[in-house]
Amino acid sequence: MKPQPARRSSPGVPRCERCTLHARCLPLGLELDALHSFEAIIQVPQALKRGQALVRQGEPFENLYVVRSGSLKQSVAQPGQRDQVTHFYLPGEVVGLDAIGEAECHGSVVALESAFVCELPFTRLEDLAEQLPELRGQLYRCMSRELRRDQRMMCLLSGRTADQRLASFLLGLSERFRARGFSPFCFRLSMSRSDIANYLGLALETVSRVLARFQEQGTIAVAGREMTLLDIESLEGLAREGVGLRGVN
Amino acid sequence: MKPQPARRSSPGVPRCERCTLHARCLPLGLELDALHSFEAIIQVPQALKRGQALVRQGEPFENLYVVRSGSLKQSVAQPGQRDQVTHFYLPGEVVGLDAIGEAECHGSVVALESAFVCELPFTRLEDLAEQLPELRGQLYRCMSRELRRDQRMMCLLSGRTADQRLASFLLGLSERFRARGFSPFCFRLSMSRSDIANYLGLALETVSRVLARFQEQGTIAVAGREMTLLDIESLEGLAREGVGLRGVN
DNA sequence: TGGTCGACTTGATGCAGGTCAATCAACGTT
DNA sequence: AACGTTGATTGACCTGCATCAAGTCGACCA
Repeated sequence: MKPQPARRSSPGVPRCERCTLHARCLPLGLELDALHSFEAIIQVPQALKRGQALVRQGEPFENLYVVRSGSLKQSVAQPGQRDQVTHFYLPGEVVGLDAIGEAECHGSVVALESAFVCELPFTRLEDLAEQLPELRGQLYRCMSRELRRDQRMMCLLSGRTADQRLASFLLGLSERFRARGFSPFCFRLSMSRSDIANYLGLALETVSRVLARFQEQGTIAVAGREMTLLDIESLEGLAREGVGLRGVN
Repeated sequence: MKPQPARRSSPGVPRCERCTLHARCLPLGLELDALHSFEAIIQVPQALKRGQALVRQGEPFENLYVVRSGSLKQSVAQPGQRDQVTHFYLPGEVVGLDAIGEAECHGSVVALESAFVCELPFTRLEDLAEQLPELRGQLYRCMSRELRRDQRMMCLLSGRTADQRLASFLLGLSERFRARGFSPFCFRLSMSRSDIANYLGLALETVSRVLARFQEQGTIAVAGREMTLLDIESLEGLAREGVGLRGVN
């Protein structure tokens, strides 16, 4: 696996400037010197195999991670309940923001496929942020963006139909792929039906059925984990669809 | 800015040291000088009447607010959908974290009853945070706490029964009241059934029915908006209750 | 004193989607 | 080739809760 010699020597430590995610990653907007200081605190990237855990719930919180390639899921285990999948992380997204200021990681994060992540020791990041207002801003922005994402998710889970949830989910993925330069129409689902179901608060059979229905309506074409969005328009219609729970007050 | 001259006069500008929320508020852990600098950026507290809006969705984002007394709700309006209540804010909680880094406020916040809030212009807060690591830390911590809270909410909305949602909701409120020095057993719901229903992703009739059932089981006593938790144990049992959606994989 | 409004409760009904169960396809593994 | 395993699909059934609808209880006003 790679030539990867010493510890943090050259081949491993990434040059952010060259990274394809440059435009969507944490150090976005940093000056050149700042960028170099930033690069200096990045640990050698970790390679993860499918199913391998990046962080385990309850471990002491020490690092943030940025996904370079591949994808991961976060899930939290609650007392007597089944686990809940809370996030899927795609390249450029930051893992661990929800543990800042806590002693321990509050969810487990595992790779859904082979993945690389950049490791950022949080204390060093914090020190650096002390000197770099831009970096601070980026951190705030990331967290606040995640807050908004979670709220959108809450809206989704709160009284949307299975169709709406799936449609939104697919559109959301599509959008994220587009933003990263991949095709927004045709992609591979790295997560299982069961992960999707859990994430969306549905039974996995329902996910299967709804996808099948979408398919026979000609909205999507799905074969296993290969997904093609044929008719974005109508997907958006499905996602909106003002039925749901009774009106206002 | 010590003896506090002109600007917007004395009675308003709060002394954090004397504030009863001191121990749970943003400036927690600041040194005395730091605290004074912090106080200096607080605008004169706003008084809100029931139903009055503190921020409106889409307005330019400029301030964070800390609730001093009373309570508020945040709701976001989406395209063709009914509004979704995303938060209830109690004294000591910070309004607006989810808009940081955005141009506009992404939800409306209105008072559920007479309320006071401290206004913190965000740019000044940011400048101050540049010099006060403690304050920075507090900001991070607040945001990250909110992230965790949202995630807990997502878990709640994702495949918990109406009973579990209500039970968790009541316990959550109870906990927050306790933390603020109020009775955790007996409190007034400042929000309507419809707000609760919307927040929990239920129909308001369901809320009504479940509360009635809890009452006849002797778990709570509820009369209009006066709520008494009679049997916390059994509420916790209800909140846990491992039924829900099918198990793991 | 009655009228109207808003917040809440209660009853009856139907359906979306959860649950149980069987089957199948794609893999390794031996 | 036979086997187990894991993920996905599909069918049949049943229940929790949304929905529709009516009724109650104040509070406020004329």
